[in-house]
Amino acid sequence: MNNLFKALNDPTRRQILDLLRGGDLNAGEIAERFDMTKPSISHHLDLLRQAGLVEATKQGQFINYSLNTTVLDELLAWLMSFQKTETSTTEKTQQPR
Amino acid sequence: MNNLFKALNDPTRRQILDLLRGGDLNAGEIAERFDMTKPSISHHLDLLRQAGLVEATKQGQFINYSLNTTVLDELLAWLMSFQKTETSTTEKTQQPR
DNA sequence: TGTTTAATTAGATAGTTGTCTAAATGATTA
DNA sequence: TAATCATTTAGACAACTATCTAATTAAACA
Repeated sequence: MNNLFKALNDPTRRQILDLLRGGDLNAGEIAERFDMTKPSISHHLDLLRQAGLVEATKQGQFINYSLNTTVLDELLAWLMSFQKTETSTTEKTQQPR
Repeated sequence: MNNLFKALNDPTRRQILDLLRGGDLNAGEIAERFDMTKPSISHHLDLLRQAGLVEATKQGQFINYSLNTTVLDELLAWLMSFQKTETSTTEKTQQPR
């Protein structure tokens, strides 16, 4: 979970994820969409990969990056658990035992 | 959104959020549940407050902290949008136009 | 009014992060 | 096989973060 939050805590990396929703891209294609050097993008891709958010597959000279959202399920579950258990100040609903 | 991810990118802060699900607590009560000094916890609470995840209300000498999960809705929506739009390598489902 | 209590603010410091340039790796092709 | 191209790795550096101790603020109360 730590790696996941870390990976998501950067606007560039979140943009990369958004970008990959449109389909797989290789490292160069990703890099050219940002005003940043290739090594920097490569670093971001590495962190995304460490978090399991993208998969890198070598295709000849190129490295193809594809989105993997299954990791987000855990986060989604964590978030949704907040929607239920909260005893907020606005609602004051009695929670069943 | 940036502040939100930043706030969530720390295990102590996530623990504080989990803690507050059981009900409101004041700063001291939160601090004594961690192996960390009060100023450090105070700092974490400040970041959570900046992200809108907790609300601080002064009650006499004490400062009460309560969870506010409405901010998580935005994040939840962002995450859920990934569950839909993905054209993954494992599924290869034809996406309708 | 002086002291205690709750909490924050200030300032310091070690560690982490994002970015860059330069160098290295590995595949393609002339 | 030499040159080129795609990408990563290495190393440096400024900015940011988490933590601490010490000092400050503000409320409660004897």
